[in-house]
Amino acid sequence: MNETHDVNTKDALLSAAIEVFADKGFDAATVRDICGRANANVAAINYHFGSKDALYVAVLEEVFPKEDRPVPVNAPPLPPEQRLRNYLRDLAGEIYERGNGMVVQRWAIFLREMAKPSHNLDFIVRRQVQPRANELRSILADILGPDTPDHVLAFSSSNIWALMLDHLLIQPILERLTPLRPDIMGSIDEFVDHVTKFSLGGLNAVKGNMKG
Amino acid sequence: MNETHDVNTKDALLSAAIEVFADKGFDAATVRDICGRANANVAAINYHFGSKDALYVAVLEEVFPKEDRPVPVNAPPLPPEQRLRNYLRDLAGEIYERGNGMVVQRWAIFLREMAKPSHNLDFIVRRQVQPRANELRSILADILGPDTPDHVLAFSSSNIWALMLDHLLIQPILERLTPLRPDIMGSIDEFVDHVTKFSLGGLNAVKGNMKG
DNA sequence: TATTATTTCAAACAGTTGTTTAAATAGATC
DNA sequence: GATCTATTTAAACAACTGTTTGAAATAATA
Repeated sequence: MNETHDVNTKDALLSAAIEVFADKGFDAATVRDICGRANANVAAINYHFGSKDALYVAVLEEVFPKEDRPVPVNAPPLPPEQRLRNYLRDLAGEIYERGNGMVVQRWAIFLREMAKPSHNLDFIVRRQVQPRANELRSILADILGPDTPDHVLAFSSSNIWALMLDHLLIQPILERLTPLRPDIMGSIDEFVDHVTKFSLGGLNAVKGNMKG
Repeated sequence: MNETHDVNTKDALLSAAIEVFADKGFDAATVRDICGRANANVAAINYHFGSKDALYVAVLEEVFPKEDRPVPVNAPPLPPEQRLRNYLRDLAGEIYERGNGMVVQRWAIFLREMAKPSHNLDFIVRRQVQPRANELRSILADILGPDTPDHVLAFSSSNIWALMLDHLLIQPILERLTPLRPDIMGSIDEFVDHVTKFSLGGLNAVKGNMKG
């Protein structure tokens, strides 16, 4: 079976910690659970990382890597509507697509930090949200025009983010509202298509409002 | 000073519990903290409620009362666009308006349960979300027309909910993105106006898509 | 007032938490 | 093989958790 070719204990701890933190949240996660899954001693975390908090920081560093955004092929030569569609397609794929490495855990941790912000949320925002938010803002600025009031831009920007995070957040509720609802994951394209249309329609309505 | 005119210990515990549960979440809240704020003994919770879990249930019962929705004055004689605006105005007022009793704590608890669902989320959904979701769904059905595919209706419905819950969820992130952002609470009308326009525009775009 | 029932209280309980300790083991270097 | 460093281990630690206990204090009833 070639089981666990005597892998580094530190790495095993990190992997286990990612799982447990994403699954239970920081507070509910116990060092004994993590060490158990890593086949390590209870003292292993404090030896290799110093503390549970430091381990969490290491997990965040791993889950939200530094240079995440690739080269910007989605650049201004393209029409802004097309760029918005690409942007949403990328984001949706990352959030909802299966088999994306530790992406599922990434967004689980992200959601937890949003609901109960700790001082670590600063780090996550800087690593994960900031660059994406800037890109979206520039796209929206192109769509809405140069003389768009700042608060309209801000509202619209977070509106579209909300549309994307929608299912991530509302899923447990939808399950309880209409239990037999079809799974979004099976039709991400349909979801992206819907959100893109909805967003462009909304943006145009807001744009028209400004002129009037 | 006429301090705490010897109020019922049970009531004091309930009030304190609402605060603490909303502030810290169920797990992080401690019975000693709650009893301390209520000027009661540590054993008071177990005497008056039976357990910490039972106290939490009592809190939910208090925070999400049974007959919350008033008489439906927002009925079909009105044009659906107007009904949508009224609906959003009501919802926004309840979520974001200050001085609304324990509404702030209500949504804090709601948010926590969404991020980390417990078996109590069923109760909250039944009490708080279900009737509102039904009302929105009927409004959207009128706007989008009778031959709207079910999944489009479902998507749109949760889209609009996402737009409303937006600031509730994203607030800690926005604070870290652009720290000097003006507070939404000061201009709820503006926010509602924006969301209404954005929603109607989005709905029309989705509607147009169906025909094409 | 005497006798109940209800409520409060300090103390202790058993369990879990993250962390520390000191000894045992393994690996490397000479 | 001996010496030194790095790692692992079982056990214990102190602090905290929700809960229980049994005796006081209070209120209600007769």
